[in-house]
Amino acid sequence: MVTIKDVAKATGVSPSTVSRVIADNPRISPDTKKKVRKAMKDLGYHTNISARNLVVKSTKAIGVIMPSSADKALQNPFFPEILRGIGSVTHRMKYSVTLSSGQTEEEIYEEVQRMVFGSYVDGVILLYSRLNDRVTNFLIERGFPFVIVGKPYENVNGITHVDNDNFTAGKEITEHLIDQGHEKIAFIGGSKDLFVTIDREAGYEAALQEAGHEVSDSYKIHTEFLKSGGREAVENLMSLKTPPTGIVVSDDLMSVGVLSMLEESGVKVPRDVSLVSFNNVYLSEIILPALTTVDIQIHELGAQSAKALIEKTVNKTEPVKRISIPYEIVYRDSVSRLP
Amino acid sequence: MVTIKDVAKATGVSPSTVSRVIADNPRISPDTKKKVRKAMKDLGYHTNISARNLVVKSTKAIGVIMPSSADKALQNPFFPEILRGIGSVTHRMKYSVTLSSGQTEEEIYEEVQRMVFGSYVDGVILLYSRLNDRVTNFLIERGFPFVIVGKPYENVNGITHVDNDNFTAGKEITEHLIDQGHEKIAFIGGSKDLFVTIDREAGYEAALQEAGHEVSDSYKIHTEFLKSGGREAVENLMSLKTPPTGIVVSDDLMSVGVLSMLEESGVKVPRDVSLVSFNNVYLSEIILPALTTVDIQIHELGAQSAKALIEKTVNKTEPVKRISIPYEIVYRDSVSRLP
DNA sequence: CTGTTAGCGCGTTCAC
DNA sequence: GTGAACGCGCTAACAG
Repeated sequence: MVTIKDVAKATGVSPSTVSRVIADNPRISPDTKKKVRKAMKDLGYHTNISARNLVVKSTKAIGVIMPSSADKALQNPFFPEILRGIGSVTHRMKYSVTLSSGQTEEEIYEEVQRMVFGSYVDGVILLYSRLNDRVTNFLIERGFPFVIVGKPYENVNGITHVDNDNFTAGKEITEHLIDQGHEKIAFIGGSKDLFVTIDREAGYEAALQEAGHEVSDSYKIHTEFLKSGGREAVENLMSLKTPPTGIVVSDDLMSVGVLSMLEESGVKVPRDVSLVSFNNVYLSEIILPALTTVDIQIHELGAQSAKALIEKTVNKTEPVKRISIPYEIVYRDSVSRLP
Repeated sequence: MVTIKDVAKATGVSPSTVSRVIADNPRISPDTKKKVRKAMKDLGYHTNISARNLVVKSTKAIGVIMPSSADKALQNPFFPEILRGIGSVTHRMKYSVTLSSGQTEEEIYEEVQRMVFGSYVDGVILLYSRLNDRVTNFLIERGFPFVIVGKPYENVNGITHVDNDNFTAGKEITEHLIDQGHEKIAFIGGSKDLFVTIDREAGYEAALQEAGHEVSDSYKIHTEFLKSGGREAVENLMSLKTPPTGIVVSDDLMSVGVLSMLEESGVKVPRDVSLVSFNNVYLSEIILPALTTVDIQIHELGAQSAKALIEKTVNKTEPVKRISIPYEIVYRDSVSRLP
């Protein structure tokens, strides 16, 4: 391994000078810079990150914490996409990304501990938000920089997070259904202790109420991830005395499941029932019918969270921020107009 | 930050003793161990990873390199799953995972350089395999430990990689179609410079030939990822004088696209045409019809690659390995028996 | 503008 | 069984 000393020796300067040209210190003469740079290239010098980290007490690395695999959501294309969003800014800023690898809540907690205590990373992005989460509490206690993608459960004004306005998005997409003449509209969401679900559902209800349409409990179903359980729920829903003509589903992937169940029961989308959902994942475009869905700009969600985090790590006094990423409804073929 | 010295002072021993109990050195008396450990806990000591890395010249970290986003495949649920597989062993071994964040081939190349030269990681997992890849060549030149998930393009016997036997898998799944009475079988695959595609396709052809069925070029279509271009291709396929009654698709996600196009053209699966594919991603289970597909055990692919890599990093003389992960066909509802 | 010195936190001789 | 001393590669004063 070629070190700063080697370069120094080869150039006939001192190690600190070499260090300075690496930092592009303005007080170094252009000549020596040139010389040193040449030597670095010739010798194949590359700065040793551990050594630097040790002294500057910073790692230029951020940790990204995925939800525990209890949240089966991992199969959701949401994650690769948000990772890419994060990557787009970390790469630009020459930061690196350390991914959590724990599967259970406990494992993740330990991992985050190592990350912060061991000085693995300068800050952390939480890709989930759970009530009473040990990790979150830990981070707060330690005053360690972190941002949440989504809405924090507690201390909303004290935790910088980046999110969509899921309430309004839910309202708007429901209104679209209403505009198309639908009155009987159902909601199918994931676990109701996820804020996304709660917010989107609240928006759905608001739209209904504003329009003066009934919001009935039998129209709202929550199901982990669509398998056996979800199937019954959907069947029940459609065999109500007055089945819905429109459904708001909280997530594209879930929509795929709902779609299958619906078709299986002989109801066609959008002929018999209209469907809208959220995320605008690639999938929603290639499925039949293509989904009308709200594009929440996952990539941007990731990018902004990384940006906010990095700002926080370089400037600890950076104020808490609530960043809202605009969404946009993309209209496709899963909705039909009612007479 | 509480260091080894602090613990030493608090315990009345020397720093080196503390270091030894951390390493669980057997020549330390149980008593002092106990004492020191208590102090560590009390003071909240955590070993500083940078400092340790600096001296031991190892990072206990591995880099995971995703394909450039030119390979639009990133939306594929394959990636989160393989990441989880990798995570399952890195976590157990207390390794950490650094994710590449570059988007273009060039960016990724630079990134890998930093990773290896800067001693960010001990080894690297390549989640793709491209012909004449700079990254691969670089890694080889430097003699840096790495493993490929998939089949290397060159030097197959010189690069440890973990893969499925895609040829046989392709053959077997095609044979399943044949067993069900199909003779006219088409193949739809992704880019034909991906080895997965090549191998699976070869298997498909082999099955056909062995069964004495025609393998026609007009039955083989390659399309990046199914959008406009793919649509036409599928339409052409189905409007051949003798359209296929069965289709082998190289990937579940792609199957979803094919399925849509088929239905759009009024052909029903599996009534009019049978469909099989690969990967057994969660999606293939919730779609209608549920896909008959070969489960390639993505999670295991990830886990084994991490395991192999770690072994390589701890023991540089570890021999090159070709690890083949068994696959298994899971039979669902996308195939019908021909009379 | 540049060199010298010191020290980041840890592991590892080599003594005792 | 334990301590003292040194060095990993780098940056940051402090000189000059």
